[in-house]
Amino acid sequence: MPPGARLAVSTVIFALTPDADGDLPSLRIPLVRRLREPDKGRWALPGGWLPTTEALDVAAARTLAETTGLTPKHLEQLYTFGDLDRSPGERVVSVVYWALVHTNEIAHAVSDSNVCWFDEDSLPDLAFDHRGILDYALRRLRTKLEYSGIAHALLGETFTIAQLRGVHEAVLRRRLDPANFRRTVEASGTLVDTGTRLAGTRHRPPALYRFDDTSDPHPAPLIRTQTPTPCPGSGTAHQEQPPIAPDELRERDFSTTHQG
Amino acid sequence: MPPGARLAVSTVIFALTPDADGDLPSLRIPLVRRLREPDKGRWALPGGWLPTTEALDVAAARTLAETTGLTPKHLEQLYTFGDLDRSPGERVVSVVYWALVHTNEIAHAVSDSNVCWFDEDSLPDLAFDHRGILDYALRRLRTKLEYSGIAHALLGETFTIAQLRGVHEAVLRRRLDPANFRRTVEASGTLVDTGTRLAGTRHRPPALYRFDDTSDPHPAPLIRTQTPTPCPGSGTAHQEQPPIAPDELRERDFSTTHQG
DNA sequence: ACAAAAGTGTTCGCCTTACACCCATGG
DNA sequence: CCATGGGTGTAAGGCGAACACTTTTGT
Repeated sequence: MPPGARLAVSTVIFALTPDADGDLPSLRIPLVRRLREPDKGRWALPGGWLPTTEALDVAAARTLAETTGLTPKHLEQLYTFGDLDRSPGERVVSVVYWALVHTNEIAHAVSDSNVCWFDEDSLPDLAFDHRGILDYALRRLRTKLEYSGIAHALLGETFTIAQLRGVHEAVLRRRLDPANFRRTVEASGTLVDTGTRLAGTRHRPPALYRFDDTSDPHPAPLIRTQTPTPCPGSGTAHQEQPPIAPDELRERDFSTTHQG
Repeated sequence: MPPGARLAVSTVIFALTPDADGDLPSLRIPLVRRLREPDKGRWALPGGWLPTTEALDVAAARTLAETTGLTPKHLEQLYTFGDLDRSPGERVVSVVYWALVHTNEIAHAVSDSNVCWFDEDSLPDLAFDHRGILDYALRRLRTKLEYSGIAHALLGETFTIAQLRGVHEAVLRRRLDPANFRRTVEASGTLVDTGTRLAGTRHRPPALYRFDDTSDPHPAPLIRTQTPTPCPGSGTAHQEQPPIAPDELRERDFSTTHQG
């Protein structure tokens, strides 16, 4: 029973451009430069090897904090990539997460010649298959934004509805009707009016809202255990049993691979 | 750099009850009995350790074929479970897939005292955290059925619209309007009329359809590579770089874990 | 007073849902 | 010719897109 492959954890991090005062924000992704072979010198997703005594999500949060200095507001498993030819010479399986960080968090981020923020549409050449992974994460972000209230995770604690709309417009890359957007998010019941208003605008001051996190519409699965049961109708045959491996759990996704 | 954890691959397999002639079919899941410690004697998801030279989905298909004798029509990554306390004594990370098999495939399945089919709502006690995983897979199956044409993967090559509706009704556990269901699936453009009809019914013979697999609405991500780029604006700091791991790709999902 | 964005009201059209009805075959 | 499910037609209701309109601030 060989270990099979080395296990790594990587994260695709999304943040917004520190808003250019009036202009629409855009998505930015921090990447780190590889200091070793293989693919030394190229840009890659932050990550690292999985320690024996660390949960997957914890490892993702730790490695991204170590490399970029960020603590994400939202962290979610993306997919596990395990093809044979991903890394030259060695078999590596990567459990990839994606994360959203607050705009004001970006200030605390590591600034370094080896850590760099790239705009969504001016990405450099990436190491390994990281470009495909990043594109996939972008698809997921866009898909999830349309049915889930995660946009707030890219803003600060409080925000205006217009700012929230700006996030949606930036991520979805299309204009949204202010009136309809307002009604939609108000109807979702996930926003709480703080009572305060944002001053300093050169027009009517907008209300500031806070996100209501007391209602997750996409709950994590629960674990439970019971007591053994016999096999109801059993035939007779021989069957060599490979070792069965245990599993864990987290949240919700979709992925497809056809196989005849 | 330790291996971190042992890597396993497991699969949640779904099939339909060989239809009870008129009655609504129901979901069945094959489980295997564990022949070793830990959790020896309990029922578990089919699976095995990941070999060094095998892709994840290939390993999933192989292990489920070896244990159950089945070749799934649909195979898709579910989630990767990697908590610390999943398996007593050893750290195991499991990449879990879920699969759909044709009704007629079930006949070829292994019949054994150690391989047993369980109805969706009469499941036994499961080993490790497999019960939570199974419930999660069920949630995903139900969610995906509503926006994706995967129901046919539980039937044979050809099927009537009523049979297809039966699958939806069984999985979603609610009645569907025959007229509206017909129009919906016909409008989706994924069905091809075979010209033949199903005989032997005690009423009007229904048309037999085939699934049109030439249009996947949920494409797999693509990989591409380019050429290096410099870091636009770079500050100055020191940064210890953990090894960055490469990643792979497949299809689409959603999962959530919050982290302050 | 004017500009500009916040916020409200209302209409239009589509799409889903519900259900009435005809069609074709076995008994 | 009747029962049964296959298959078609159609009207009602809900919901989102589009857009006119009012409100509130800064300059």
